Amino acid sequence: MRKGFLIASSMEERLDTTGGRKGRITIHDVAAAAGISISTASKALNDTGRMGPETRERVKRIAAEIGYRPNALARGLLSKRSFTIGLLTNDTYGRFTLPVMAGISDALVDHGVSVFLCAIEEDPALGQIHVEAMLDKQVDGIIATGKRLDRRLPVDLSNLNVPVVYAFTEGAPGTVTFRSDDAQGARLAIEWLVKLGRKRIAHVTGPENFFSVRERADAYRKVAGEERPVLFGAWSESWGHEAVARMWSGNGEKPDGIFCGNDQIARGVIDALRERGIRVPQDVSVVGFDNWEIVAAQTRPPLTTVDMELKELGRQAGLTVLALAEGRPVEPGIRKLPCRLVVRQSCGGDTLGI
Amino acid sequence: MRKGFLIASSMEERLDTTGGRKGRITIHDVAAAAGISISTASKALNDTGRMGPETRERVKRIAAEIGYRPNALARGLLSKRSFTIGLLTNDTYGRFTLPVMAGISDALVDHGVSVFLCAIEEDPALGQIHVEAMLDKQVDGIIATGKRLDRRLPVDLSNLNVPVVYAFTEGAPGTVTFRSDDAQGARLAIEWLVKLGRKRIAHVTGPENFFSVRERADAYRKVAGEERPVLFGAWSESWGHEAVARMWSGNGEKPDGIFCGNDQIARGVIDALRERGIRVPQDVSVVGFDNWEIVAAQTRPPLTTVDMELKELGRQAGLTVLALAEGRPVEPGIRKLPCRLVVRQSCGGDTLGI
DNA sequence: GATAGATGAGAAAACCTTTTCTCACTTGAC
DNA sequence: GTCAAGTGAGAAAAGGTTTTCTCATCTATC
Repeated sequence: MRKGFLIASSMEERLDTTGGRKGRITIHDVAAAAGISISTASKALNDTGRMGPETRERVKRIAAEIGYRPNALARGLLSKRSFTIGLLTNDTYGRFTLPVMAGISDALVDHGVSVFLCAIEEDPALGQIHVEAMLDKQVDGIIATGKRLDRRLPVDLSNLNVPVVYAFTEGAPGTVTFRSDDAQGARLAIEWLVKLGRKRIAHVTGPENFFSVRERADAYRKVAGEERPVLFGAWSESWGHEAVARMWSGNGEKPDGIFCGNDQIARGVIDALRERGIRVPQDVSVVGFDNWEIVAAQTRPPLTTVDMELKELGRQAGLTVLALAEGRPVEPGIRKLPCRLVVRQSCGGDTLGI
Repeated sequence: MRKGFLIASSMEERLDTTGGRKGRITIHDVAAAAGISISTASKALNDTGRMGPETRERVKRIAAEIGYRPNALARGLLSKRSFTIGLLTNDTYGRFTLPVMAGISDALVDHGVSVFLCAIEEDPALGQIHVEAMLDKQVDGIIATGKRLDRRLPVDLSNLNVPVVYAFTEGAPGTVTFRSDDAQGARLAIEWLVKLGRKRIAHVTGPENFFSVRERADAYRKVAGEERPVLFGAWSESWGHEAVARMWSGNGEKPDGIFCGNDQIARGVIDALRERGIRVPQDVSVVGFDNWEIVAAQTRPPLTTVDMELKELGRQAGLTVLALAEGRPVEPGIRKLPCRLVVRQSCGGDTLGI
């Protein structure tokens, strides 16, 4: 190998980039440059202790000039706070985790807190490794998140001596859990269909063993009528196709509004309706669930759907774990966050002036 | 607020969970329990220094018994290694970042390295904040990743005095950059179509100002013939529809094989063909690009497509940044990783015994 | 002009590890 | 019986920061 073409991040190499300095700039350098002791420098920079205002300003100015940044490791060692939290997830596809993550990061970046992302799949051993690595690194707290409200992560987070907050996954009793209000979200969808004048509303949704499926179905029956049909199936487009085939094959009444359990099913339903020459939204209105942009926006017509506000959920989870880390009291329990209806064109109504 | 229902992670509260201990278990506790000095304890646990093998074993056993885990902050302060790296991305949707992330984490978790995920959108100020936060936390290295090969992240990573590796985004000269070999991927697709006996192959792809679009188009022309048509457009399903409409509207020859620039376009193309009564794969074979499971697998028929092996790309990027962090020499330059053809049913061939 | 109080700033300990240096003791050889 | 070499283990420093405690100086009061 030609030596000239190698990168090495050895100390000799770094000398060039840092202008001859040996390592990082420490508070010792600040103190030396200002001609004071390190304790005074520290107090000046942290706005603590007693000292003349002109000294304080001068130290701050010098610190800024030479580009001093405190070493978070040293600080954390003393303060027992690392300004770091861990995000544990089993949602490898990221459809639910990413918005949650974005919200957490968004809420915490101003507080100087960084986030470790740990994807643990369904592997308890991997989960254990990640949890231990995080604890070794003295995380101030952990947020556990998943892809399903009624499942736990395959890892034990009790007795951890750092605070744990659950987001979009089932939490342990006595802890804080954030989840979407699926019943309210379902009502939002149904009431929208009703408001648009739809009378024969059907519900095509996912597997009945999902908690959120049952909760949405219950809310649907309460608003649309207990006798209305609910079709349970898979979370897939092809189930949407099949459900339409089933509803339109018999002699029974044909729905004029369909509330779907997620956007993929809705997409399948809409495609199937079009293939049968049924117009959406003129003949039938369709509502989805999830507001998964990539599906909802590319559907023809674009999908009116329920957004679970996962980013907001992440934001609140982040602020809560921060509060716990700082010792502020937090009431345990399940917090249901309201969903929001995103109106596009699959129901009509956007052009009806409603 | 009812006091009994509050969570507080105060010290008093923690006492219960940790069995009366004041804080974390430190090496002092190990030394005390073993009746030795902390230096001996340290040397025993790290397999360094001189001591009797029975002492070493005894210390290890006691440490395990009382659940000692070394404080990574203290260790990092001394060793100047935090066993932490930062992942910077502007791909908020996560389609490209998540597989890369999974690969990085996968490669590094065995080495005890954790990953900070920093989503910076296109905001330079946010990027700067995240970079500074990471540097304060003494990350051993940074991996920059994006959603486009020919764009840089909106943040300056030169002169950082920690190693930087680029993955799926344009890197600075003199650094290591990992990217997919799009030309090879395109050849894989075209050659597969040719092998299946397709003679009139078209290429429907994304915007021409994307580097990877041009690279794939060039490779396509080299294999399929310089005169073959290339249709540039958007990265969307609707462009797939439109492209089919355009090709089938005129009197010109109709393709019997279509190589699409991504899976969404392919999905649009297939849907459009079906709407025209053209059978896939019997009449026309379609290949996609990206192997985006959620699209590729739900397409009817399921999509044969090119996988960029982003997880492997992430793995290599992770190992490389680790090597640099440890001072091992690494040759700079662009590393193109080969793509892989994933055969499903949209081309035929899987049932032709090829 | 002496003393109490206020004010500015530094010394040192603490956080938890790792590493180097030193010391005491044992063993073998002469 | 002395000396060299080898062996086991502890003391202390280092890493960068914050915090508490102490000290010295200055101002105001009687």
